[in-house]
Amino acid sequence: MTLKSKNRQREILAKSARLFRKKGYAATSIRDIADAVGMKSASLYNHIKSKQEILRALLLPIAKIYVTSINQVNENSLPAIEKLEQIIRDQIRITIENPDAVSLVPDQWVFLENDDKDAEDAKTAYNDYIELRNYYEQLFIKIFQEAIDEGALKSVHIEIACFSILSTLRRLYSWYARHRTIDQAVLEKELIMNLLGGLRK
Amino acid sequence: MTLKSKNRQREILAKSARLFRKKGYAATSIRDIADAVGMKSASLYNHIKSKQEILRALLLPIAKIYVTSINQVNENSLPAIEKLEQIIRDQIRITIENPDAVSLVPDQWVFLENDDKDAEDAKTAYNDYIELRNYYEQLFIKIFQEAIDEGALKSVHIEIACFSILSTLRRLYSWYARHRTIDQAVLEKELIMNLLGGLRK
DNA sequence: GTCTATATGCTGATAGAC
DNA sequence: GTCTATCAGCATATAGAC
Repeated sequence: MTLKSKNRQREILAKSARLFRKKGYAATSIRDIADAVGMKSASLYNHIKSKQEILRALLLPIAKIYVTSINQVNENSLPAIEKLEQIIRDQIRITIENPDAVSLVPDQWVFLENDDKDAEDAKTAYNDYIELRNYYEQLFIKIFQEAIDEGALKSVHIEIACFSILSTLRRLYSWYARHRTIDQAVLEKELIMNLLGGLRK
Repeated sequence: MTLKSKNRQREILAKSARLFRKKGYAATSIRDIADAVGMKSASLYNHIKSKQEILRALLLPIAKIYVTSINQVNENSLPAIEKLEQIIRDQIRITIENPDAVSLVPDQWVFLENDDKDAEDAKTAYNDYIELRNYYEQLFIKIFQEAIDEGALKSVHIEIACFSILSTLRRLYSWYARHRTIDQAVLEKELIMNLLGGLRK
């Protein structure tokens, strides 16, 4: 595979992410993607196997970025409350670095398919994605519980608190698109206050 | 229009909302809806004019419910901070009462169309919806600003704080679906603490 | 690697029998 | 008010010329 074709693939993924973000996977056609890239839809298939493969190539890497990130934080020997603050900062950074891919995370995973005959190693894309998402959520909840146990956070309803924090972070891409000039450090400080401030002891 | 047909319409709207929630408007076919209701797709058109009309009949009423609700709160002569608490309680109640319709609010409005020739009074469905949403958001921000001016909240970054609060409330339907047995009063108390606690003076 | 042409199936919606 | 039959258009994807 040449460098040129790798670049072409990257361009197709980037344009697809933008289109999926705007209209969703189902409402975006292969022709829409081909138009955005500047070729006929048939030519796209010299670079990708299927529309489904594009979705997999966008969602699974971003899910792995999240998991790698939270794993690294968790391996540190910080107090749990500082781990939570670092996780929030990491999610902000990941969102700013990959806004289009991140935008697919809340809702587009439902279009991942398990039974794709073409891709031998992608037969369980849906299952794999769910597993990564659940791993992230469960580790987040575990660290949150530790922050309570260590006396940094009040004994709140954990599931409500974690849902509240994560649903804001998952939607950050949409707020950030309208406020791209904000200083990242300010965004971090404000969000940490918004999301954790009411729960501190 | 008979009572029976009104009930049939309500059933079609309810089943459509469930399907739109699960897969989105674009990925839900008229045949899917007909199957769920228990008739052939052609028969559906004795009850509805178009698929687009179903989306309008789901999204515009729920948007009006939100606006009516926040207007009523705003007309009271409460301190702004208490208005915010009441708005949160109202959003929780609206979500619990209309989970499927509420689930369409974050993302499905992009499929509303402005140029539907069939429906004389619905030519601007998309514009109308955006207007209702913007009205709600701007009034929410105004009340939030008042709560700061009245000394109840810290002088935070208003847009970040309002985005954070509203994105959690808009996603509540999805958390609630997995925790339907929770006591509503507990949910209200926890969410008010999560969403406003860190911002109080 | 891009194109034209095409296969096959699904889409929203309509016509007309009953 | 429900059905069968059908339409025109668009979907994903492939074949094969260049």
